[in-house]
Amino acid sequence: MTTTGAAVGRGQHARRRVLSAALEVLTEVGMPGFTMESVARRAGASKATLYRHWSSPSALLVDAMDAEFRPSPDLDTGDLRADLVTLLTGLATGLTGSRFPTLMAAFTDAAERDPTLADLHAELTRRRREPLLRLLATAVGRGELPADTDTELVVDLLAAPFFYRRLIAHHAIPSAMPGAVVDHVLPSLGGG
Amino acid sequence: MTTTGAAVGRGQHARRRVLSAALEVLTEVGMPGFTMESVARRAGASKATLYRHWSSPSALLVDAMDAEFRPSPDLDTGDLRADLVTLLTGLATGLTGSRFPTLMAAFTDAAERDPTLADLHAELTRRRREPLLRLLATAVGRGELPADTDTELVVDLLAAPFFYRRLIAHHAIPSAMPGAVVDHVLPSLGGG
DNA sequence: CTCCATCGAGACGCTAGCGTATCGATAAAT
DNA sequence: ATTTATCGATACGCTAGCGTCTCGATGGAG
Repeated sequence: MTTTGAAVGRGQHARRRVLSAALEVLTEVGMPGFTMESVARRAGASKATLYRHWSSPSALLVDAMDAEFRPSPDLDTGDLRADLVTLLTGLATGLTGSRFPTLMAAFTDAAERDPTLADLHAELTRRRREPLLRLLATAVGRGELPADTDTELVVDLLAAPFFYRRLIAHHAIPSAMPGAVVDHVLPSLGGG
Repeated sequence: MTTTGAAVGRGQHARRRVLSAALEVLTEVGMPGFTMESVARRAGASKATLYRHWSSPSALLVDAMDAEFRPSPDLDTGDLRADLVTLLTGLATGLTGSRFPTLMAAFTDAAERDPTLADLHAELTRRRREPLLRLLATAVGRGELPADTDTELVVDLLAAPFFYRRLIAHHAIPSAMPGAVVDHVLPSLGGG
C-alpha cells in the first residue's frame, strides 16, 4: 500500500512533460530529428528517465500519440446535413493552423516501417472516424439513409478529401468545402 | 564543342544510378535513414560524386522524385464511368504492392518541413491528377456533366479515398472500390 | 520528520553521418 | 594514342545520438 492509486506523484509529472515534448519535437523536425536525446533536452528530463519508461523511440511515440488523441464530442441535432458539415468543418479546422497535419505526416511515414506504429495509427484513425460513423448509422436507423448504405465508404468519401488537400495536394481548404463535399456525397445515397 | 549535347557520357550513368538508389533507400528506411552516405553506398558511388551533383540531401531527393514520375496515359473511350473506373483502378494498383505509397509517405513528411520539397510534391500531384481532370473536362465539354462542375473538387473526391485507405486508415482496397467510389460521386453531378 | 524511490545532470565509450580532400583508375573526346 | 574530366575509394577531423552508468538533489508517503 505505498500508493493510493489516484495519486499523481512526481513520476507522472515527468512522464507527461516527456510525452508533450515528444510531440513538439516530432512536429518540428519530424522523424529524422526524433531522438531520445532531443526529446529529453526539450522536456528538461534526463535520458535515464526516458529509458526508464520507454525502451525505444517508437514505444515513446506510441504513448505520445495515444495521449494526444482527443475524441470529438458526439452530436446529433436531427439535421444530418448540418451535422456532417459541422464535423467536417471541425476536421478542416484541425488540419489548418494546428500541428495535427504535420504530426499526421510524420506518424504516417513512421507507420510504414513499424508494425506497432501502424496498428496504433489505424486504431487512432478508427476512433477519429467514430462520430461521423455513428451519425451515419443513426440516419440509417431512422430510415433517412438506405439500410444497405456502406457507411465506412461514405466516411472515407467525406473525410479523405480534406487530408488529401492538406497533406498531398498542398492546396487551401476553402470554408465552403465541407458543405460542397457533403452535397456531392449525400445525394447519391438516395435516402428518403 | 567538347560535347555533342545528346551524348550520355559517364556522368549521366553515375547520376542515374544514384537517383535510383536514392528511391530505394528512401523506401526502405524513410527519411531518418536517407543519408548521403547510405545512398552512395547503395549506388556504389563515391560521396564526392554525390556532392558534386547535389548540394544537399533534399536537392538529391527533388531530382530523384522528379525522375520517378511516370505520367499515366490519357484515355477517353467515350464511356465516362468506365474511364474513371479504369484510372482509379490504376491508382489502386499503384497503391498496392509497389513502393509508391511508402515513397509518398516519406515524401509527404519531408515536404512538411522543406518548402522546396513541398513545391515539388504539389507539382507532382498536379501532374498525376491531369488525366482524371482532362477526362472530366472533356465530359463537361460534351455536355455529359454540367458546365459549372467543380472538376478539381471531383478529382479530390474520386482520388482521395484511395490514398486515405492505404496510408491513413491502413485498410485494404477492395477491387470493387473504384466502381463504388465513382457511383457515389457521379450521380450527384446531375449530368445529362 | 524521516525515508527512499525517483528525479535531473551529465560522463562514458561507441557508432554513424557529416563535408572535404586526395588518390590512382577509367572512359570519352580529340 | 594522348589528353582530360569524371569516376570510385578512402582517409580526415568533427558532431551527434546511442544506451548505460553514477552521482547528489528532491519531493511524496508513512
